[in-house]
Amino acid sequence: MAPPTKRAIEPRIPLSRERVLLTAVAFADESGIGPLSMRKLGDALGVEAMSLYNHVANKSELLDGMVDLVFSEIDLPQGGADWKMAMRQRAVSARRALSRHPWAIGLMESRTSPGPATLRHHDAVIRRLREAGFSIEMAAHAFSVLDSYMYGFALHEASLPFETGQETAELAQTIMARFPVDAYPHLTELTVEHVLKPGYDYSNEYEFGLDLILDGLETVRDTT
Amino acid sequence: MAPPTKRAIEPRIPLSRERVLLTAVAFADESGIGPLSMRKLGDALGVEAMSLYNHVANKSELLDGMVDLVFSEIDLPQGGADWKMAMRQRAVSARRALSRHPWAIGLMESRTSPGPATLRHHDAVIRRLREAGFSIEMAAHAFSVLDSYMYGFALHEASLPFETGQETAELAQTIMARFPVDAYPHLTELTVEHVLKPGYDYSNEYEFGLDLILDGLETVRDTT
DNA sequence: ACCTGAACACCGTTCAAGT
DNA sequence: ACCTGAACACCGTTCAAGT
Repeated sequence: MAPPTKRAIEPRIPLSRERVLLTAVAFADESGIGPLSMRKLGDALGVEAMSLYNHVANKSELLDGMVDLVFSEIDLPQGGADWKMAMRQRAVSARRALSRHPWAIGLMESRTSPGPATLRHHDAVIRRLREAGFSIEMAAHAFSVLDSYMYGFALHEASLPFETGQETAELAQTIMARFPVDAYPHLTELTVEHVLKPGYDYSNEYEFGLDLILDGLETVRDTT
Repeated sequence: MAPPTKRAIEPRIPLSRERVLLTAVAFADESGIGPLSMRKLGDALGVEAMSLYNHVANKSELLDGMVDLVFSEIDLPQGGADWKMAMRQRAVSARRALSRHPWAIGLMESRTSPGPATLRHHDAVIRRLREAGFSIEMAAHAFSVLDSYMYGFALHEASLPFETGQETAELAQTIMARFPVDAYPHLTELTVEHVLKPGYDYSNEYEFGLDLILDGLETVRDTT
């Protein structure tokens, strides 16, 4: 029953590595990384799964490319006077990119082959720190603590996916309901007295920690 | 050719949820989380894959149980005078547990159903912070920044798996060889002048960031 | 109560064959 | 040069059948 002239009617855009990667990222954003298979990605591109192997070596290289695409969305630190502001902006941009593509965080653990966008980003961060007067050693420290915090927060955020206060309350209920009341009194207190209060927004935690680290780096910058 | 009396000779230990989880963790430590399948886990236990479903509901619940087992290996913060020391010790213990079981980090992103060991650990951390004079709000801040840093560092460490200086050098060579010389001058400088120097140990970065955050928390503890 | 065999609807990847 | 069909060795999970 399928129209045999489909191909002629709908002249297909030729496949390319870029189109494969962009479609894979869109698929993972929509459905998660688990359901992403070579066959379904082929479907999404109107092609058989096997055709993909003309543009990526295998699934592992596909995942590497997807992660690098996410990195390319993160703003590079700006040049200019205030290094803390520059670091702050790229950290905020990184968090935004990682919450648009939460599957990328879990992938980073197993990826050991950074792409060009990833390396360019790292290079720009180190450059900006050196310009701001950090020694090589201190730049390495600063880079490590900032990146660990950024990724760790994104990881945390992805695993506690409450978009709204309503969802937060429901999730907390579901988790707590599986255990005796007051089995975890301090966790319960913090949840009830703080997290579930109307004004609470988990995003604010990000800024708190970020500023704490940046202030700490400033005071420690000239000690080595 | 298989001896038909095998079963009689080797009386099998009965399966249990605990034995399933412990074997799954050992398997993932050895071979990674990717190769862990219900069939291979069955093999490792001398049982058909389908028998596992009598002890865990499905693979997702198996993974939840594995993550909770890793949490149970992390030391709870000690009571007593020095809250910074208590937080420091549990952070060091957490990093050790996560580097024994690097697959656990990537798993946390997708797990939204914390187990009893996870909740007990979180409860103990919040309790210790409250005892040290942190307000509920400040305890939430402190918890967030410390945990983000810990997980983020572990994530970083898992994705840059250099056990020895030799391996570090080789990995750096391999990565850099794929790109033009001096495409990333500042990254290259930091790598050559610092990371590849004999005395370098990435572990030291952990302590630097940890102490920076703990000192920051101390100065900020009484502001709210 | 627990374990199994067969079956179903999936995977990643290869390879020879098509255009 | 790029795409495909068939095949191989895998997956998670169900279900009726065994003990």
